[in-house]
Amino acid sequence: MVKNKVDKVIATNIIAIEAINTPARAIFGAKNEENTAQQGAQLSVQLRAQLQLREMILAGELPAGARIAELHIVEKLGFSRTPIRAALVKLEQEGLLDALPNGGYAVKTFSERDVAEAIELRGTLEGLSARLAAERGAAPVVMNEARRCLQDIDAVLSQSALNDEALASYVKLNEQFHALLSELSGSSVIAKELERVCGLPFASPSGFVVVQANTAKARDMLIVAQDQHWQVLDAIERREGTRAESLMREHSRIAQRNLREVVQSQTLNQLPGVSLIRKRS
Amino acid sequence: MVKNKVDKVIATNIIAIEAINTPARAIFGAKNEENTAQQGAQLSVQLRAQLQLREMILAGELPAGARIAELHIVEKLGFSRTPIRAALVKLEQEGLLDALPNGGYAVKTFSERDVAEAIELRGTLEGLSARLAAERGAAPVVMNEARRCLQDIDAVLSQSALNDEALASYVKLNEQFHALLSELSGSSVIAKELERVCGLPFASPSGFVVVQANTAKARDMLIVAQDQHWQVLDAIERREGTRAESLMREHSRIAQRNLREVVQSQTLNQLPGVSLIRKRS
DNA sequence: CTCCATATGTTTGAATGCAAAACATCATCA
DNA sequence: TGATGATGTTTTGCATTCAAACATATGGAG
Repeated sequence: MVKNKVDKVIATNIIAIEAINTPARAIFGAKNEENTAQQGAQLSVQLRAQLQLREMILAGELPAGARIAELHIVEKLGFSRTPIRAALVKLEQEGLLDALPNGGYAVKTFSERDVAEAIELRGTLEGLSARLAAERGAAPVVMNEARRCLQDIDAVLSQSALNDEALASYVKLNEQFHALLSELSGSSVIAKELERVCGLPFASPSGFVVVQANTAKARDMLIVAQDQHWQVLDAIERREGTRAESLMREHSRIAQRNLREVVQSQTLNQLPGVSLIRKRS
Repeated sequence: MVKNKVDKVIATNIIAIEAINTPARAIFGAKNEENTAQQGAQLSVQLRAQLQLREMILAGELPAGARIAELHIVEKLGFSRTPIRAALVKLEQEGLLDALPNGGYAVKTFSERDVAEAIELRGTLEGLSARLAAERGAAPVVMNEARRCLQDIDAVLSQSALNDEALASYVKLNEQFHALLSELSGSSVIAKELERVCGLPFASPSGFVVVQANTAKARDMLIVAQDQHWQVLDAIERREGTRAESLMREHSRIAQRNLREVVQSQTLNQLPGVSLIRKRS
C-alpha cells in the first residue's frame, strides 16, 4: 500500500521537474555567475564545464564519494585541463565536491543529518533576513514585488486540485519569493550567504516541494506554507522582528518534513541530487 | 583629548598584534587548507601566493577597490600565472576579492554596515550552533575542553591589569573557545559555514578584541564577555537552547560596539584589514 | 612464501605559448 | 569642438608541455 503510494509520488515528481524544463538549476537556484554571462552568447568553456559537471553530479552519473580525476573529465567533456580545473574549484566552493588532501576531488556525500542541518541553516538565515527587514524597515518597492508574487501564488493555489503545470508555477514563484525575501533585509552579506546555502542540494526553498506532488494533502501543505509567506510579510510590515524570524524558521521545517519522507522512500533516486545522500553515517 | 586617547589605543593594538606574532592569520582564523599542508615542508606555490596575497590585501598594500591584474601580481611575487590564478579564485571564494564581469578581480571593500552585518551573521550562526548543542546535548569531551579553555581565560583575566602578553593569550584562547563552541553542535555543515563567515575581515570573534587594548575599561569588557562564555556553557549543559542562542547573539554585539569605536577613530589603519572598510556608502 | 626495493605508469602542479577579446589612445570626419 | 571609428596594446582565457609526486606492480632476495 504504502509502497504504491510512494511510487506514484516519484512518477509525479519527475513529471513536475521536467515541466519546469531547466534541469537542476531551476530547483537549486541559479548562481549569479551564470546570469552575468550573456544569455544567448556562447558561454565560456569554464562555465560550460562547470554546468555540465554539476548536472552530472546531481544526476548521479558520477558515483557519490568517488574520486574525480581531472583527466577523466577532460576526456569526458573534451575541454582542456585548465578550465576544468577551474570548474572543479568552483564546484568545491559550491559544496558539491570535496578537495582531497593529495590533490584531486571527490563527489561529496551528505548524511540525512547534513541535509537537515543545511535546511535548518537556511531557515535561520532567512529568519535573520526577515528580522532585519522588519527592524530596519524594508524598501516599499521590494515589499510590493513580494506581495504581487504572493498574489500570484494565491492564484495558482486557488485551484482545488493542482496539475503538474500549476506545481511548476508554484516552484518558480516560491523561489522568487524567497529571493525577494533575502533582498528585503537590504543586506548583501546575508543575501550572498543565503545564496550559498541554497546551493547545497536540498537546502533550496523548493528543494522538496515536488516531493509532495499533486495530491490533495500536498496542496494543503502548500496552503500552509503560503499562509506563512503572507504572515512574514505582515510581520515585516508591522516591524515585528521576532515574529518574522520565528515564522521563517518554522517555514523551513516544512522542508524538514519532506526530507524525512524522501529518505524513507529510498527509491527516489531520480530526483536530482538524491544520489548524494548516503543512508547512514 | 579624545584624539590622544585614540592614538594611545592604536599604539597598544600594534603591540598586541605583534605579540601574537603570526600576522592576520591568527586574528582571522587559520584556514584548514593551510593546516593540512605540512608545516615545515615547503608549501605549494599556489598556497604561498595565496598567503602572500592575503597579507598584502589585509595590510592595505593593494589599494581597496583597485583592479588587480594577474600580471602585476606575477611580477610582484615572481610565480607563474597558473598558481596565481588559482590563488585569486580562492581569495575570491574567501570574500576578499570581487570577480569583475570581464575577468580580473578587484580588492573588495566593505561598508561599515557590511561589517556590522557580518558580525550579526556570525552571532546568529554561533547562536544556532549553541542552541543545537543544547537541544541535542553536546559531547562531554568537548564540553570539558571548553571548560578548561574558559578556566585558562579566567586565569588570564585574574590579573587586575592586563599587559600585552596577557591580551595576546586572551585572543588566542578566545579563538579557541569559539572554535570549540562551533564543534559543540556536532554539525559539520554549520561549522564550515561559521568558518567561512569568520574569514571575513572583522567578523572573527577576536577581530576587535585588540581594539580595546589594555585599559581598565577594556578589561571590564573582557570580563563581561567571559561571563557570557560561562553562561553559554551553562545553558548548553542545562539544555536551555533558547538561552544559549540568545547569549551568543548578545555576545557578538560586543564586537559591534568595538566596530563603532574603530570606525570613529579613522586612523586605525594599521589594524590588518581596516583599509578595506570604506567610510560611507 | 613473504617482504622489500625499484621501476613504471598515472595524476596533479606549474610554466609558457597562443589567440581572442577588451581597453585605451589617437586620428579623422561631421 | 565633439563624436565616432580604427588601431595598437594590454589582459585574460585556453591549450599544451614539462616536471614532480604518488600509487602500483613486478621482480629479486631473504
